[in-house]
Amino acid sequence: MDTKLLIIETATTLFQQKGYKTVGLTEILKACNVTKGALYHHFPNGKDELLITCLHALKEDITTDIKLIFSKHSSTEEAVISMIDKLIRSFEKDGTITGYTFSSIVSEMATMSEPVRTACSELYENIEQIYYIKLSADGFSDEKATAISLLLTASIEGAMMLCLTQQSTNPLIKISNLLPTLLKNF
Amino acid sequence: MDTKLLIIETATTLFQQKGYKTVGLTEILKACNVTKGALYHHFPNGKDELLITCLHALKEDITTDIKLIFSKHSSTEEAVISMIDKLIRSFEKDGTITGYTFSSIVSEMATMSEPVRTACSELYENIEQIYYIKLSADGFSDEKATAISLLLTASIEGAMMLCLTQQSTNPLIKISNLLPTLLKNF
DNA sequence: GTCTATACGACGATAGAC
DNA sequence: GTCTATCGTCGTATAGAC
Repeated sequence: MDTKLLIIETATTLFQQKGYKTVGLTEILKACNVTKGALYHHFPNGKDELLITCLHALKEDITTDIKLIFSKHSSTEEAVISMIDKLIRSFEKDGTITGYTFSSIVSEMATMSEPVRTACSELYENIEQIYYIKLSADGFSDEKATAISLLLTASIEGAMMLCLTQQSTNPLIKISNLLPTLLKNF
Repeated sequence: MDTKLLIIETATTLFQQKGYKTVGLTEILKACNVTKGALYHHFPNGKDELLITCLHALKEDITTDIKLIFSKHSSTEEAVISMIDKLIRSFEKDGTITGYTFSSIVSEMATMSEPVRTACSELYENIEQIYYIKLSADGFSDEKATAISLLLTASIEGAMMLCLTQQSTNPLIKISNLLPTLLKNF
């Protein structure tokens, strides 16, 4: 039962970094010292099933992680800044994205597999809702809170894409610096 | 010489929709009724070379297309709204993204191939600069124009990702509706 | 539950006729 | 410049011993 978790964690990271098709089963198994036999025992339906499992695990992890950050800060602004800061540090550490994103999987699989699309959609929804709740607590109207939480989700996701292409944390840093102006003038 | 262009156009669309690894050469060739022999005559280095060529062509196409839109509108706000509108209509038409994005390729290849990363980076840079110039013309300060153009690029790219997962044009529509507030209060 | 060996298909790429 | 036929490799998945 411990091997199953090991496989999931390793595969999740690799899928996030390189996408679904690019990462081979052999690559995953080599990375965590597990053999084919063990993998197909835990995931009888193979790679597809593994990806879905990874996405659901990722959803839980990210959601609880962001919730924790948001519970530690009094305002949305502080919470988001702290969240982006964590993304930046993670990016600086290993040069790739393993944080609160899964764009590689979305863009590659969203139009191909319905279960994958649904899992990704639920994850974004969770994140947006965490923003929304905090924004409401900050005193924003329903309409404004909805708008801002979408803008936050989209711009952070887009900024990570830009960081990836520029091989730099600059886009995320700039978005983070923009937050005060953005929230105050809305 | 006409076949070369046909291959590039077909491959570009497919790469945008499904990513690099997912799309096979056979799939591309079947889609435009060309054979392997012809392909390897025009692209001796195979799939890699084809992708790079596609990205450069895409860069030119997108840049000139956006420039045209921006030349037709007097303000950044109008131009961006018109641009997003085009994206929305394209998405509604065929359910996938073939517009001013290439996130599938970025997230899959940015960390794997340096030439691909560079090509994508240049494309984003072009787009951002078009925004910047128009914003400056609108009267925004250098600092503000830089900040807003990044925010626009990131949030539009992120919104397309959300459209893809939600199978809906809502995120792009909402971002578009937000623009007036966003630009006026900066 | 985990291992090795192997089947089978798809992919990118090449060769050589036309 | 375009075609068909074919090669080698690597992918996922399976079979069966332990």
